[in-house]
Amino acid sequence: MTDGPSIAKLAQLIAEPARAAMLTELMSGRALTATELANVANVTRQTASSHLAKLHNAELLVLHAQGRHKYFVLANEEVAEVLERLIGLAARAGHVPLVTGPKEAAMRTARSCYDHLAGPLAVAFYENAVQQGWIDQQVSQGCLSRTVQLTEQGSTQLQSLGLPIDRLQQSKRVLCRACMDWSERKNHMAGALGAELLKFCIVKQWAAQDKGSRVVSFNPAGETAFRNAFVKPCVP
Amino acid sequence: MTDGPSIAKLAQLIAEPARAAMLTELMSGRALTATELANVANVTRQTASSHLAKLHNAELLVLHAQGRHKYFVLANEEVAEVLERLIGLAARAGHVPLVTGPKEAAMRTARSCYDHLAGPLAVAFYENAVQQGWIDQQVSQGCLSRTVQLTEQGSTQLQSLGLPIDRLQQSKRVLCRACMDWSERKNHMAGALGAELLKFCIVKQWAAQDKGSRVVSFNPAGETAFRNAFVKPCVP
DNA sequence: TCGATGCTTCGATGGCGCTCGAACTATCGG
DNA sequence: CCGATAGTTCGAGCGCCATCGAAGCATCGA
Repeated sequence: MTDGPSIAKLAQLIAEPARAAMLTELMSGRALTATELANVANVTRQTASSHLAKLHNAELLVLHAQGRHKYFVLANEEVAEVLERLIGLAARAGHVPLVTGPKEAAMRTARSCYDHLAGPLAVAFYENAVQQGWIDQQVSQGCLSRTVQLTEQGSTQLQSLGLPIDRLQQSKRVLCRACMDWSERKNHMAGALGAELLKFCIVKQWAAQDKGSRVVSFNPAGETAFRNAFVKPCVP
Repeated sequence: MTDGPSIAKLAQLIAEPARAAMLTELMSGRALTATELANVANVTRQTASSHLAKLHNAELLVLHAQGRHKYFVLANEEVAEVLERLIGLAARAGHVPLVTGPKEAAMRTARSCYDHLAGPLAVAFYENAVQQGWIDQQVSQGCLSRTVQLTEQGSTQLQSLGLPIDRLQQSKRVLCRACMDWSERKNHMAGALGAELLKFCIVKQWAAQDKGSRVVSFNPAGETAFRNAFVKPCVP
């Protein structure tokens, strides 16, 4: 009698228009902040917060907590598949993919994030590190851990490229930390290593830090050098 | 702004517990009546009626209207797939497949339905007729038409088996009509042809009609003869 | 023609949950 | 340390919709 038809509860989570809009938007695979999702759904931040809590509770979303930001992503492929099917079945009605385009076009190329490097180059560095097996990401209870392990191989490689890994490991600061990139919506490298990477680029005169803003300007030669050193797969 | 996120409306239809129970039950592929579905969902008939109207309106269900009965079936594979995925995703919770087992075990084998034959044999006849291309079923706007076309081939075959098709075609009554079988939940043959088929079985002394009840008793030889004549695929 | 059965429509009731304002906490950046 | 920004919590308002009783319609079967 009082058996909970769980399918109903699940559908109920999707059924609410605001949540449906958020989920549909997240189908892009990008990580979006609570405020952005609030805009997508045309509700206030506090309403969105409640919706997101429910979706996260039901494990439909995974949360990247990051300082004062909270980035949300679809939890897994299964969730995406259900949404995919649902969208397909609803094809006859006018399904409008809401545009949440980033409004700020400046500062997009390269910048400092707190004390480390952010932007496409920084993301490329992080992705390459994952691909090369330099670092290990860890997941715990639906939340991606921000703390990341530097592997033996990664340590060796980066040391040989000129980064003082040994010294960094002696500091109290966490060595590697995944940081959600604002413009790319993917992780880049933070922590002691991330900070050192930025310093490294400045010292090598690959880039210069703009005073009074967070813009970091790479010169052409510097960008090439950075790619050659840390993002080899992107260069022929 | 006022763009209807159709995915939400669709999910909303599934989200209501009573409707979810009905849909889950219909995943079996069987056709169920409004009252049965009301029982499945533990709601009154009038509530179920409203739910079913919504599901049918949204084209999630197809309706076989049949006299005072209304049989509902899932509209198509897509709907079933969405439900399938949803059930899969909700796997962690206790999804209890409600039992709507037919409570009446008697009268199951063979009986008259109005003036024609019903039961497994009648269903087998109908299915064979479809398979052999004797009849054509038609669909119009989400509702399966009860009226069925007898093909040239079907006419010839049945005539050769001893049924007076020519004579039946002259009567005012619809020749072929699909009728939802109560126990099998599949179609059997009604209309002038269906009535003639029953008469035919009685005249041939394959079966006898019970006075005062709708039971039709086939004798062993009669059943074999019926199968040989009209359901060949079932006999080696 | 008449009762029984299956289903629908209508109207009133009630509750769940979405919504937002206001106040609060936490982090960032200077 | 201070202002700005991101997000949360709380409480009150309110609208939508599921629900059922009662009445009505259609069909069946005798």
